[in-house]
Amino acid sequence: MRREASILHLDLDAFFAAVEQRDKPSLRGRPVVVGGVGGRGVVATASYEARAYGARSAMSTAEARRRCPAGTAFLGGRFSAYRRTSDVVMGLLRELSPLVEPASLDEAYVDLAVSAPDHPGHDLSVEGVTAIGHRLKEAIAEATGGVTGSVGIGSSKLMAKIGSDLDKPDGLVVVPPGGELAVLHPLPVTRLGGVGPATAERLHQIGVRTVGDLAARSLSDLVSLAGRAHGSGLYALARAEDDRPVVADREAKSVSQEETFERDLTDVGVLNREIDAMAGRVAARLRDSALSGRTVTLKLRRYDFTTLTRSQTLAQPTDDARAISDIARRLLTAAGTQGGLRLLGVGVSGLSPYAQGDLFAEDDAPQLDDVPAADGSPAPEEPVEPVTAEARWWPGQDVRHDDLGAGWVWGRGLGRVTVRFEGPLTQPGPVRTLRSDDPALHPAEPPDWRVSEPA
DNA sequence: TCTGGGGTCCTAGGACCC
DNA sequence: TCTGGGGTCCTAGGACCC
Repeated sequence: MRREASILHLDLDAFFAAVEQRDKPSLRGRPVVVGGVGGRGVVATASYEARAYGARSAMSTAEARRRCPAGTAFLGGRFSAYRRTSDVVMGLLRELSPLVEPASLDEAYVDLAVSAPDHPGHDLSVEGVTAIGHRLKEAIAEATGGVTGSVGIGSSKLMAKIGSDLDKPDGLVVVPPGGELAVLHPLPVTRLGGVGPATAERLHQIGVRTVGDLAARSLSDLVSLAGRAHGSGLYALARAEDDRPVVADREAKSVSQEETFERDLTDVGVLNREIDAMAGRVAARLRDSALSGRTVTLKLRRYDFTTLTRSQTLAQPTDDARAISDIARRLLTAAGTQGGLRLLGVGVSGLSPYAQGDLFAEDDAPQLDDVPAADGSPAPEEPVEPVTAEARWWPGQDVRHDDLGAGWVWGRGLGRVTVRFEGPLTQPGPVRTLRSDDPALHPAEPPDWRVSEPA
């Protein structure tokens, strides 16, 4: 804990849904749910309008559909659009300080005790940091086309994060140094990072409901309840003791890719091809980051939701798709597919910055997709769903029609796709239902909210 | 129509080495 | 002839976060 309130936490409000409402004028002020739109999807973000009906993050999309009224928009994510807006916001934070630690696309910590080059240094009085917070919120709204954020500022990461959570959305809370325990102790323990459902249940069983209750327990009680590291962590947090630094540029520890299938899969040939595809994407991401890794992990989730991992460590790190998929395929064979699998994942950890193999790799080395399956497994059965023109379209997707202009997909079905033709700077636009194989309709890049739609 | 996808950190047991 | 510790690596699982 510092003597000054010099750590800032920013949390963008209902971020994915806010970007959708910015880019889709007809959705402003209306319930919007972003997440998986298939039968097994879950909610990533619900707009505040959708939260009023009970939609929540991590809820199954099916449950959110039950709770929300007709006309609620259920959209798949447009991550490139979220990434672009997030980059703009992170850039604004780096104008405050070089020490910016993104926690996700929509959250970051900033160390205000350090200032940007050529900057005289921040006034770290309560009045000073309050002014910084207000200016930041205005700059974010201006630079993002109206996305809002909640800001907390305090003497530690803990207090900054607690602060940003106290007055959502569009809030600003500065916890004055010395006032930490008065803020902290009345809160439910679940507001502390690291207290999830399992820890909360165990704490409730010993009568701990608030952070103040937690602070009354002994260190040995908490260690026996939650383990050495977690227990001593809780003991400290309950006293607002937190000296975790803000760390810019955290190194990645693992790279992974996973997929939940619409229907459980059993066929090893089909599953092996899923592994090949995921291994290819993991390898590409490793190469993009100039990383390679020694441990390959296969994750599988069975029909009954039991989840297990199997891993193997190599003598040398690799970023080769073939090598990764060969190991993952063998791990799958050993683990078995009895009863069907609802999820497969492929990951690589034990990362190091240099790929040994790269020193000798030939530029035209065959890529995974060119190479027949090592085990000679037969071609997969026909996909369960016939590939139709319809399958190209998903709700929320940006599209362009040669005659009707830019728009986005509302829904699809029965050989039709419904598109609303509007852009960030237009009025709410008209809806047209088109044939899903309409040759004039194309997928498009996310619109730039600052640029008027060309006539 | 129950339960995503990308991660991090911790624990614990066994192998192995000194 | 029966018993050490400490340290590191590997594997597997679990809790948690956004």
